Amino acid sequence: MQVSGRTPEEQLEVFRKGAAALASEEELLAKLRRGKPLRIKYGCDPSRPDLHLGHLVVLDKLRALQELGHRIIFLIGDFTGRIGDPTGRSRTRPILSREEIERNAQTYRAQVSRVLDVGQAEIRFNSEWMEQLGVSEFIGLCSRATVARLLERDDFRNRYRSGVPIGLHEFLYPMVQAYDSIALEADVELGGSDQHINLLLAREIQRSVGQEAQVALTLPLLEGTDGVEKMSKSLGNAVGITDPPDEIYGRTMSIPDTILPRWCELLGRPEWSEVDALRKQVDEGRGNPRDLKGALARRLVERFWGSDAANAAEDRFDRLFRRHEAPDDMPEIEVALSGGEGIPVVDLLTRAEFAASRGEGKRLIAQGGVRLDGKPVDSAEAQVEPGQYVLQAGKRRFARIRVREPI
RNA sequence: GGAGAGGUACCGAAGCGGUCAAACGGGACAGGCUGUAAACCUGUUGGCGCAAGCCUUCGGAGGUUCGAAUCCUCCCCUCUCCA
Repeated sequence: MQVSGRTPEEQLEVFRKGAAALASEEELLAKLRRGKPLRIKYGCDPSRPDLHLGHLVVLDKLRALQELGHRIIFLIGDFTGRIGDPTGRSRTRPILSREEIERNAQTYRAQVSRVLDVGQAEIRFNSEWMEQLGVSEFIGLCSRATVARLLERDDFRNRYRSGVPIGLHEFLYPMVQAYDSIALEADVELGGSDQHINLLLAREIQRSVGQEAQVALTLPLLEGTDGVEKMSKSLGNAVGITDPPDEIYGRTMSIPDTILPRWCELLGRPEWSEVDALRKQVDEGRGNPRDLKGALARRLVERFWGSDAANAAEDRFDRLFRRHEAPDDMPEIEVALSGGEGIPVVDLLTRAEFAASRGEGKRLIAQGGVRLDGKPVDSAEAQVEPGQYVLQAGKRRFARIRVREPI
């Protein structure tokens, strides 16, 4: 396989564009000059197969590198996944069975294929070599790293300082990761900037066993919809690439204006000229950030669902949130009267799952957040007779309710 | 192994015998405003009940007391220092 006609220097530019760190350019250039496709490793966590926009930053880079003719290797950390990770931030990380990992890997593959050519990529599992590795050999490998070095990682350092427990196995994971690079003979490894230390550590370990060090390429971490924390499913600030169009559109619209430039920077694509134009206007203080946000949201939906879906998502959003009108499609719920002359509105709220308990439903009503056919419900004791109604809770939850006569 | 500090609601964190369904902050939800599900302001935030009230909750299990998140015993878990 031949690498595309680009010169090593031109290729370097592709690697470098938008990167948070690249260690080191000289080594990368040397590798590129050999003219052979590079083996580019990217590690994935099999316990979280749902990809979000934060992953997209890295995946887009992988795609660009793949288009240069390099070999992308997805490493699924099934071995690590089976050990589990009961401490620290990811305390809910489950211990996965073989079947679950296999299933997650499939999900993962399907999602990745929306961004790049999976057929051209290599998918590997680290149990392949980790299960062969003996304890003595692994401990020997560990002797090549130091605790101080591991503590350089932000996450560890902060937890150590603030007294949050760090499991010993968490210290071992970077070593496993390093060994993965050795086993795969990785030329380059990609990751988010939180992975920087790990990728550098792998370089040292590779060298210590006489292997050429991988180039460590990290990309900025995208902040989530809260505008502060990095995007992560467990923080609830993520926009998934398989989320429904309305979700992608709406969640994007909810990001604070302050990180809008950042999102444009990290998620934007050259062909999104109208986004660039609006961004320029906003930068100059002329445009309305709302419009820029809308344009970006539209493009993101379009990217994963096509332009029809993007139009529909935009329409729905404008209708619901700008003009405060009811959507034309809403869940339908049928309720049978159980006797008596009517059914309390509070019960409709719980039936529609707009309130988790009757108490919550009453609070909603008391706050003026409940409407029936557009008219505010003013009493917690309000009842409804058989018929059809549109029930609304808050600004955006709607349901069509059909109350039937008792049988 | 020794010494000390802790484990509280979705999260962080106060409370240290009754007035505690538990301050405060974040999150979430609702209302207002708006340029938007942004920002800002206001409110709500265990369950059942129209209500009075009842039930469940402060790491776990027992105990003391009219009464326990608060006191005692044992257990589990975490952190810090020393070895």
